[in-house]
Amino acid sequence: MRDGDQTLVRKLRLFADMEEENFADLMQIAYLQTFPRQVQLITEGEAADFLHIVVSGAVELFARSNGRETTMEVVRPVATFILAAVLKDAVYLMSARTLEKSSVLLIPAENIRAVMARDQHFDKAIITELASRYRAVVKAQKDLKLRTGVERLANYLLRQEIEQGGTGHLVLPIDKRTLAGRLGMTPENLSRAFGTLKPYGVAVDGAEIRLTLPDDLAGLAKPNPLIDDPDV
Amino acid sequence: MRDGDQTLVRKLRLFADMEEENFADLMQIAYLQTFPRQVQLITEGEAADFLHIVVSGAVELFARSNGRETTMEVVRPVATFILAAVLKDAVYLMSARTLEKSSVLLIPAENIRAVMARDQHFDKAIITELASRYRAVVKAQKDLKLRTGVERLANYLLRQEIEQGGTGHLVLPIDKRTLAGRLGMTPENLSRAFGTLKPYGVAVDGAEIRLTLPDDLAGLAKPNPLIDDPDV
DNA sequence: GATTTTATTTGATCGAGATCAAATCATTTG
DNA sequence: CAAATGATTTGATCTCGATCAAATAAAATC
Repeated sequence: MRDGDQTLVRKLRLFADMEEENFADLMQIAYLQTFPRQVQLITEGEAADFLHIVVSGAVELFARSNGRETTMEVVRPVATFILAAVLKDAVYLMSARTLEKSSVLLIPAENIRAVMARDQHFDKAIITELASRYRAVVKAQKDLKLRTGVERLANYLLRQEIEQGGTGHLVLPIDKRTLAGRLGMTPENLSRAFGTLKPYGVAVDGAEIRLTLPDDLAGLAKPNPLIDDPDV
Repeated sequence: MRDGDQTLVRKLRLFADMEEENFADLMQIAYLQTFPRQVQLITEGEAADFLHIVVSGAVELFARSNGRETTMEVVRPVATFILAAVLKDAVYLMSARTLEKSSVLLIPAENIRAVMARDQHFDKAIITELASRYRAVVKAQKDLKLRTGVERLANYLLRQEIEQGGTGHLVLPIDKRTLAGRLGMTPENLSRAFGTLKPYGVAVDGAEIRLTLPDDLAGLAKPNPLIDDPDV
């Protein structure tokens, strides 16, 4: 792994306060793998052997039941996923696949648990991380249960616009098929939802979106910090 | 608080391994309050001042946005709620109200955090608890996104039947209005969903349910341990 | 026990979103 | 560059679940 990547990983809340020696240990054991797009990394139901950290690219977490499949979350660098399964020594509840060429750092679950046993800073960091993740899922569930598809899309666009600098312009970071799954709708309906938002100043050109009437859009979306603010 | 209640609280995973002194400290400071039904205990958006523990009765966690409201979870004794908000010193993401006469143990957030700082066993217990809660929400989200309303009801009934002893008979632990919210549907549709399940051996008499064709019901429900098993 | 009040059920209708089918547009590959 | 593959959009239709309205049943209150 390049030093630059290691620095990025070290900056994660989860590792930032860890004792240097323990971090070095983990990095010693961990290995970085690069995968092409559309490679399935983990499968729900299997034992959680490794903590995964997306270092570059993007990973989709998804789940299946009956014949159906749904996107649960898209993880972008630098972030961990399936931490809870590793900590509980349980099976994965979600599968994961790369959305694009991605490099993923793999740390054996047993080593994570070993460091946990001796590094209190790590425990605190895990608590913070888990609490944040928990709240993120609760927000996602509120988004899903309290809003229509069009409203979810409108709020998603507003969040992205802020994240990308608040210039009234944004680029969709994932293809529309995946975005549809992420927003809990079909690609066809996502396409129609964009159509519905046109009168609210949403101009779509491929992955490029321009928000020309942000106030109108916000009037429809009614953003709520208890759902949309990632820092709350 | 009666000693019996204290023993029950002590048995919670969260407190079981805590050092005796720290537990005694918390119980010293904590106070038990009894509320009639339909009392709102906390409101989303307010600062998380207390960790709540349902000692008796039942508490509904719900959320609002726009004009809509949805049930997120029903908490039954003995269990904590809004742990993540307390740990992050953040605002509540959900509101809570009693569903029936309930007693709730309140522990000031600052004391929780103080014990955390000095009791490593508590840290471990918090990690386990948070990881479990996280996985519970993920399962709830899979339930919601991968199943129709009728399927969610069918699986709910099968889970309850097991929980209540596997005798082919169960009593709904909450009224149908709340159950509908819990299952992500309206009371009207819950009523119709029960009708749909009649041919699958679901006999309803008020809150009493008899499952006379469990295999048929399971055939429709297609239970999935990665959604329905609370221990996975 | 009669009267309210609240919960549940039933019927009719509406709307959001899914599905199926097909066209169009983009990207990749030979 | 042309063929082929995959993504996105559009149209038509269908299904699930929401909503509105009203009836019925059950509980709580006087």
